[in-house]
Amino acid sequence: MKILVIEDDRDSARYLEKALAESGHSADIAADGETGFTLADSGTYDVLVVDRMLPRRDGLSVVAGLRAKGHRTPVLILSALGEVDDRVTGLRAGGDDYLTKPYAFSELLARVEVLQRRNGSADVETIYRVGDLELDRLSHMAKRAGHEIVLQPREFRLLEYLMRHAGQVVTRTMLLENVWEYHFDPQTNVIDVHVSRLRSKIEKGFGVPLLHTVRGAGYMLKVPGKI
Amino acid sequence: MKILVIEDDRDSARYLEKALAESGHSADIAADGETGFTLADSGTYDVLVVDRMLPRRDGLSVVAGLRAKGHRTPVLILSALGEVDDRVTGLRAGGDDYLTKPYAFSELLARVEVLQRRNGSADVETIYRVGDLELDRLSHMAKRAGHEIVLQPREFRLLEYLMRHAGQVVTRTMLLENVWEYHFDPQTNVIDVHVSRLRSKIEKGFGVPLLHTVRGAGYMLKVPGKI
DNA sequence: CTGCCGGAAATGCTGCTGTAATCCGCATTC
DNA sequence: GAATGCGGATTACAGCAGCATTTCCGGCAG
Repeated sequence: MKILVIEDDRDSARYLEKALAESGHSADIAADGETGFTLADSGTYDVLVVDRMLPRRDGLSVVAGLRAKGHRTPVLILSALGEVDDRVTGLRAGGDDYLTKPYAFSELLARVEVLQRRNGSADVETIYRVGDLELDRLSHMAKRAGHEIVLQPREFRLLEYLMRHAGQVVTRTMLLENVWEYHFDPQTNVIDVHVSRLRSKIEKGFGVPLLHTVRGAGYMLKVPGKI
Repeated sequence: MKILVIEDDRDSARYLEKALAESGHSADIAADGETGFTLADSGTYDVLVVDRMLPRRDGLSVVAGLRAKGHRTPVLILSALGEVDDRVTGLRAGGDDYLTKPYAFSELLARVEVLQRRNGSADVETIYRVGDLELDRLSHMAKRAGHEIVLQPREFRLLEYLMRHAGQVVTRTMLLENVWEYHFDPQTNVIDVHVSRLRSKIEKGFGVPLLHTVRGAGYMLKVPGKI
């Protein structure tokens, strides 16, 4: 699930980002209300987590602004204030749920997942499958034909990305941006190296290849025959 | 005390929320079984108050599901049905107490407070086992291959948490929240230190390792080969 | 005062990750 | 068909991130 966290406190933001990643979600951070609004406006997020007190633009104003523009993305509002009135104004502004600081991460996670489910979006898939290959996003373990495969962190991210985009061509640029978070060309062959390593783990000795090279374009993960 | 009320009738829910707040407790409301289950699963509540008849997921199913996942949070079941048989099935499902509607709020409050006081003393598993390692939750003693091991309080909580989640990856965030009750990143290596201490007690000299490091993800307690 | 537990910091070490060098194979050209 | 060039695959290696271990010290109980 893709989550936008609008929170100005650097430590809390990082903590949330890390914890959400550990739970199998991907989070983006916005450090002020204006930035958050712009990002949220792109409409690519499943859930927003919004702090009330923000620099440049108040959290409630961000939410109200989004609602006014017709956005329906569920919003969880974070606040240091615990009074009933605040809860009410938060929900009035268009928030879907409300959580007061300090909170336990597990509770935030639960609420975020409830919001997402209520929104009708697809379930949070923790296991990806392509052919006889599967990937458990929590344990970071892969399986091919029932055989357990241990992946290194970067290999895991690479495979995760490929599986999420199974059946479509994944370009080198996409990989650099999303797996390495490089926003430039490193001028090296990092990708080739890791694809090679990944192949030797998930393909060697398992008959049919799943990870195909598309010359001049990138890579594609798919079971042969199926689209 | 933190209480989760799973109740679909809006008026009753609001009434309970308000009344509990007046008695010095903080209550969260879930309007359907599914939402309630997810929230309760976060493990942040001291007591659950669960209506039997719920949309989307029956109250008893919620309780049974939680127990199956190892949750020990005390549950007070609410029901319009007063027959003895219902009482029995409610308690069988994992409820700790049973209250039939209509009820007096003072009675509900009393029962909730009793439950919280005797929290955990119910028919909870007192000994955890993983491979040849066992942990007695009453004496706080561990045993490996019949050998007694003395644990420090923090080590005990760490091992208890790991054993309760045996076979699944336990992230650093989970440990910080549930063993240390830190809701932020302490920026130190407390976890590493305690894992190291624990390892030297429960692994040193006992052949097969049970506590595994999952690079980039966390730790996992399991006997090799199984799942 | 004394002992002991728990957390912080210093230190050690393993093996993951990126770079670069080299090799391979396909396609295009003559 | 041979030559050439280009994109990709493989391999070796060194630096360093991330985890493990050790040491030290403050705080608290007895």
